[in-house]
Amino acid sequence: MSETAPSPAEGVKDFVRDVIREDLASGRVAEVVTRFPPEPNGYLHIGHAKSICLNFGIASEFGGRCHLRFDDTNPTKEEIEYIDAIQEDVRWLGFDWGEHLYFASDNFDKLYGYAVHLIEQDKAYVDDLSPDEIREYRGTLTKPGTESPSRNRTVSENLDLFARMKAGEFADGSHVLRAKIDMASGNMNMRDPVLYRILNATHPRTGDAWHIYPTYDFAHGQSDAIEGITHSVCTLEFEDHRPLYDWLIKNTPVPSTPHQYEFARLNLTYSVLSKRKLMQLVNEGHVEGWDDPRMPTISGYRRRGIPAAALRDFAQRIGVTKSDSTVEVELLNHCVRDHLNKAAERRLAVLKPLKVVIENYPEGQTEEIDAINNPEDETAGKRKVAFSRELYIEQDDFMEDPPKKFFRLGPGREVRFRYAYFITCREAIKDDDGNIIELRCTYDPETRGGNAPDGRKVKGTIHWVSAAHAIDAEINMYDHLFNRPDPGAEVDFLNDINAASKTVLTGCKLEPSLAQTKVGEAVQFERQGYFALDRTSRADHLVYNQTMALRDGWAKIQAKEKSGGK
RNA sequence: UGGGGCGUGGCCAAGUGGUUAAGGCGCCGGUUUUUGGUAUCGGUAUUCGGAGGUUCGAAUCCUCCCGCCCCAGCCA
Repeated sequence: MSETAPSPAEGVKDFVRDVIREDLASGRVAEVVTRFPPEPNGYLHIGHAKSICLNFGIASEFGGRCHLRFDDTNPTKEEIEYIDAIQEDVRWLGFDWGEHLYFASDNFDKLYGYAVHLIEQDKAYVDDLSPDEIREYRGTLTKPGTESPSRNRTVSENLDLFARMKAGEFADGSHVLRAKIDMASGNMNMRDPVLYRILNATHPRTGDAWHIYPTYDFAHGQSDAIEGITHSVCTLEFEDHRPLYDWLIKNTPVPSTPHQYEFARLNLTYSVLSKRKLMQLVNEGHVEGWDDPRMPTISGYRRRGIPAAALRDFAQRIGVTKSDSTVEVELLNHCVRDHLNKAAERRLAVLKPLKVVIENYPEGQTEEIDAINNPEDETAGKRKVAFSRELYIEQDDFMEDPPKKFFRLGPGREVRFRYAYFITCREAIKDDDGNIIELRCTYDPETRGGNAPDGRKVKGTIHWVSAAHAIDAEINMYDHLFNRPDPGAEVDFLNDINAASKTVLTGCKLEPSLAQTKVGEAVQFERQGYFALDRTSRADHLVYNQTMALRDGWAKIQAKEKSGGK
């Protein structure tokens, strides 16, 4: 578990909180009770994080509580694995439901009782139409439906049939319990919606105790009422269900009167955020699991090294409204960098090594140089890094024929090796194919620490690592999982998968302290980005995941020159 | 005339009849800098989907129109 989310976020304002303030002020409610109601049929993603932050955030801001309730009404799709993963993710995000962990399945007896009550009031009936027939009878968007022949069964007949459904006398799909509302309603949800269906399946929690299971519409609102939820916040697609939600609350002897409010679900560029699609990515092996660092899942972000605080900050910045919106992933990236810049310790690491020999540096000599752990946080202190005659620098930090604005190393150029010395390149050594394989350089002993006593300046500072002291690692570099901001907009989303979303770098050279960082906790590799040790990493085979690259001004300059620029 | 929603800069999003139309992200430019990072300064909507109307005054009220999203699972 990570740290707990800090309570009252000041000045958070949106239409849901407006409603709550009014309800509190008018006395409609005495306390605020919300809930986060996942169905355990997949892993949580960042869209859920938005909802979690909203529901738990509201509870803490208004001194109320937020329940974690599993909407486990469909045993054919739900699994214990998901129940466990979801709890871990919510906790990691920094939220605590205390004693208030619930399952819709805990209410199965009560729900059955409510159903019987509806039948007794002649507000529900058992229908024996087949699924296909029910669809036909339902009509279309523009044509009213037709009443089922079963609609006028007597109460006692319905009671008997429903009891037998419960007893397991019938096959899946043979009967269904429906609310008796209005087959001509413009709202399809009111055309005698199904309340119970027969499912001869084993439920993760109730096992084989039941043969009938309540539908979402019947279980959700009634569970809200049973738990005393005051504000049931869900996404826009349930707006049409609100009349049914209210109808069921009104016609059922529930202990409280919750109200439903709807907000827009999150869409993120370069991502898919639907459980069905995420499930497909996992099942078809397009990614390496639900927690693949490229996945927009909570567990994926965690594995990538993204801090929970960044996700919470993101959720707050995007706001809560009723308008469909697609947030640019750059905002998420900004939140991640913003948090990591302040929190992550700095280290020196070379991703694509190029050997450097300091010709005038004594062979066999090593010195310990002070390096600052985090310039944004003095309490992080300093550490020693070893400097010696043979080093590695980044291949990208040398150019044989550098353009004007290139501030790094080139033949005859002098740069600063971070925290160490001014280094001048004397010669680039190539192999038979013309590839540069080594740089011969000299250092200025007077510049130890990185400053010249004569006041001479240098344009660039580059990172390095001592060859003899460096440890090897494999590093996973990540890019968008999809090639376009709106995957699936033109063809199936799988065709938009970015084949280069993952690049494995081997033989990376890290400063020795990087042998033992905490799994999932990002550190900054100076000038490169943030990286976190992967859970599969072992002492003899280190594996780091790129969490997020640093903003790269040089890359921008290059892109500009290449495109239209001069 | 099926029902339900939504339209404020490239992306989010405040705004609820009188403000120079907040803020963030992004982008552009400057400064600082031992991370081309960070920080910092400045620029980035004469205009709120469109057209009418009400009003001394409208993004905010009215009318009509246009566009987009959701609903015909015994999924949630």
